[in-house]
Amino acid sequence: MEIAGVQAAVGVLSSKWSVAILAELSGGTRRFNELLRRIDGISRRMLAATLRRLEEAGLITRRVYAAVPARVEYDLSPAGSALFAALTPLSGWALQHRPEAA
Amino acid sequence: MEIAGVQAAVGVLSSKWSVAILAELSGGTRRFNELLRRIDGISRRMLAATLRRLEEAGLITRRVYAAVPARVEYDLSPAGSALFAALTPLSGWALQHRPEAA
DNA sequence: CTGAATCCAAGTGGATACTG
DNA sequence: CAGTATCCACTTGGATTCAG
Repeated sequence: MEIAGVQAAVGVLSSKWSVAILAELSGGTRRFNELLRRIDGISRRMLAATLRRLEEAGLITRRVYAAVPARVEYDLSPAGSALFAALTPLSGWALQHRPEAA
Repeated sequence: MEIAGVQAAVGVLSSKWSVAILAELSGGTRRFNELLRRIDGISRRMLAATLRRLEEAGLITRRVYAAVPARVEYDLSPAGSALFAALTPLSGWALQHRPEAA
């Protein structure tokens, strides 16, 4: 197993809202305010910051429609989609080893 | 997929040296100074701190031998071993989507 | 040998207000 | 609608020193 690769993956996922955003986008295209409403507890500031980091990491794509009012759509990139899929075993691990979280 | 579980897993792994320590212990029992030597760049302080967090999270076990000089051995718990195994897909993802890291 | 204690620099994240 | 700017509190992690 390649430790450096795992650390790189954990690195992008380690900011508080990354996993929640990936999960939300795994359900399809979402707009900024849509994410803001659907992800409980997140602030505009953190949503914007996390989206930027995920985009820089190549995990999501951002499309801007030059219209009034402004409209921006986010999607999972192939890499983001693959990363989210690779998280499934972690979910299984939690189910088995963290009964209190169930 | 259970987002909260994934976040819990990522949470313990997100401190800088967690993955490296789990990887090292996946090779068998290790002592404190042994880990210190084998994990490049880690300091005593961070090794001690990370070991404590991993132990509190139930991922590793700690055995103290009351002798002089003091001797302490660390091992992966079943949960820690399972978590490390669940990281394999992340390694695969990095291989495919982070060619520069290879 | 295996830590804990202290000090410090940098990063993370929350609240709030403002902008094109 | 989709952010940015500012301020602040808390945490992380490195270096170094002290202790059982």
